[in-house]
Order: sequence, then C-alpha cells, then structure tokens
Amino acid sequence: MRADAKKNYEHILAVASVVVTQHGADASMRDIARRAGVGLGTLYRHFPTREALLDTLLRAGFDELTAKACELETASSPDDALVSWLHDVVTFTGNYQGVVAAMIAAIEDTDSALHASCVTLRTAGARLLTRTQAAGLARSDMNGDDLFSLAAALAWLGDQPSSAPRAERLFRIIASAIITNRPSNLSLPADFQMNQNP
Amino acid sequence: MRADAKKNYEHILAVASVVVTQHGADASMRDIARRAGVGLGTLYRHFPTREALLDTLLRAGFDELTAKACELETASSPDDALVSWLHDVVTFTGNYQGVVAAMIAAIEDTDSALHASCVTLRTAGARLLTRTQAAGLARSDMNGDDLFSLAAALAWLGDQPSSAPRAERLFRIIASAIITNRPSNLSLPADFQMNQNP
DNA sequence: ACCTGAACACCGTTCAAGT
DNA sequence: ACCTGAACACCGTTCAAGT
Repeated sequence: MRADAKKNYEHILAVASVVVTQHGADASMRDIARRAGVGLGTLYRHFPTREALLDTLLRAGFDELTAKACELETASSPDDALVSWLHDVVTFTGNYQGVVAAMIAAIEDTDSALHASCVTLRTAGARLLTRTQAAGLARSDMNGDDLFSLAAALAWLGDQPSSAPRAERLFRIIASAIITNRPSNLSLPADFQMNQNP
Repeated sequence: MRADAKKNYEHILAVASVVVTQHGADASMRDIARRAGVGLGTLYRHFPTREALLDTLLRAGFDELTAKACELETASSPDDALVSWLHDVVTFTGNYQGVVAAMIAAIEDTDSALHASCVTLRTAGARLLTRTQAAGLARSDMNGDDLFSLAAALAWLGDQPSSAPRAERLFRIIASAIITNRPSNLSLPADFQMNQNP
C-alpha cells in the first residue's frame, strides 16, 4: 500500500470510530468521508461495504471476546464463565448502537464482511454453553445459535432508550433462563418438571 | 370528510397494508403513495407521520390484544394466561417486519402516534404479570416494563432471518424465565395457598 | 377542501477523469 | 496507484399552485 493510501486508510478508521460511536452503525458513509476530509470514492476503495468498515472497526474487540472465551473454557465454574462471557459480548456490542443488527444479519449472509467474525464469536460461545450443559448447569434444550440470538436480543434492548436503563435486570432474567443451577444427576421429586409452558 | 378524501384515505390504508406487509414498517412512503395512485402530499395529509399510518394500520390488532388481556384476567391459571397473551403479542407484532422497533421507540416518545397504543398494551400486560406474581407463579423481580421489553426482544428476533426459525424455542426459553413454578419467597402470608395442580 | 408534484436536503453506490 | 467528486437513483418532508 502506498504511503498516502495507508495514511488515508488509518485516518478514515479513526474518524469512522468517532462517527460510528456517536451516530451508530448506520452512520452516513458520506458523513464519514466528509469528516475524514477524503473523497467518497476513497472511502469505498478502502472499505467496499459498510460491513467491511465495521468489521475492521470491531476486529480488536471481536478477537478479545474470542480469546476470552478460550481462556474461560478452563475456568472452574462453567456456568459463571458462560454468564461472564455473555455479559462481555452484550456490553461490547452495546458500545456501538445498531451494530448488533448488522451482526445478526451477517450471521446468515456468507457474503457479508462481518460474517466470519460473527460465526467465530458464535462458535466460541457455543463451546462455553456445551461445557456448561455437560456439567448439568445449563438447560439442555438450547444450542449455540440460540445463545447467540439471546445475546443479540439483549444487545438490541440495550440499544433502545426505553430498555437500556433496565439492561442489567433483563440480562439477569435471560441468564437465569439459560443457567439451571440444578445438576441433572441430582435426584429430584417425581413430579419435578422444567419451567415450561405449553 | 369529503367523499373523495374518504375514498383516498381508505385506498391508501389498503395499499399501505399490502406494502408494509411486503416491505416492513420502513417501507418507502413515496412507494405507498405511488402504488395508491395518490400524490405524496395526500398521503402526508391523511397520515402526517409514518407512525400515524402504522397506528391506524395496526389499530384493530392492538385493540384485539388489549381485549384479550382483559378477558384473560379472569382465566383460571394466571401463568398460562400471561404466557398465552405474550405469545399473541409476539405473533401479531411479527406479522409486520420492523414494527416492533417502531413500537419500542414510541414507548418513550410521547409525541409518537404509536405511543398511546403501546402504553395501553404494556399496561394490559403488566396487569397479567402482576396477577401471576400475586399467585407466586411469576418471578417477583420484574415489572410490566421488563415484560414489554422481553416481548419486544422476542418479536425482534422473529424479524431476523437467522433467528426466526427458532422463534418458538426462544419464546419458551424466555417464558420459562418469567414463570416460576414455585414461589421463591419463603416468608408468605399465613393464609397463602398454592393454587396449582388442583 | 382537498390534491398535486416540484423543490429541498439528504442517502448509498459507481465510475470517468484527474494526479 | 490512488484520489476526486459529479452522476444516478433513491429517500422523507414541505409547500406553493392548482381544482
């Protein structure tokens, strides 16, 4: 990459980080180019899609979350590890308004520049869930895809002004639905049934 | 209202219903006017905001859901009533893509034409929740606002192609977090009686 | 009264022309 | 190689001019 191109690339990223933080993932591409003092075509040359820009912007955070999941796979209590990681994912995603909508859209769109990151993240979470389920500490009737959906739903609620103030409570409610706290090998009353409704 | 105006009004609604069903709540207003064979100004005269159009479009459904909540307030099992109503809300909202985002935004925007409907709906749900909590069948650390947020989150997941296929499972997971089959509070009134499993 | 559509200020995206 | 910005096809919203 030519020196001037590299300078542009980095400057665009710095400006985009500010603009996306302020105005969310749907911020005007034109606005980003304008504020970066760069032609609109230059922005699109470096980041052919909005998703490509977001992926580069969030790369460090994504990698950190994936690394954290790997570390937590050897934590002493699988359920605490899962909940802690879920919390980190929701918190990170909540930093940029509207980013979770792009992520959940990318998970099924193999052409999206965000696709790979999201799949990696989902897989990392799935491992933590499987481990917790194996210990009988998470409900067995869900999988990694469901976990990712629930994380996305929580992050989306955090994006909404009407729900954001209660985000932590909503997190605890959903976390409690995932974690069972009841090892499956424990003897239960004969009439015991999971908290389910028809 | 003049006869020609009334005819326009009703034709716009009919066309809008089709367009919003097809393209979601963010459908182009221009497109709606175009397909209705009406000037753009005529559309805005009858429905000054997108929310006003949506509210009129969804009015019948909103009223039905509120009425259903009132009926269910005398149902034999409060928990079943709550879950059944919640399911109806999520299903109805899911009929129009993106409508739930408009609703959750309207709940805090007193100027929105959707505000009143959403508040009414939330209040109706809150009553069902309170009744279930009074019977010791719903977790006590949540309120009607939380219930509305959870319903919105479920409806939003239903809007996403990656989650929609698992919508029912996700519903059951969250429903199970709300419903508690055993009272969590140990210090109950002396005359408290468990009214389950008759 | 009511309707129309041009006008304005925005988008995302592309691409010929410049350096 | 890389950058620029006009061009194109869209938006939502308003409002002077028409019937």
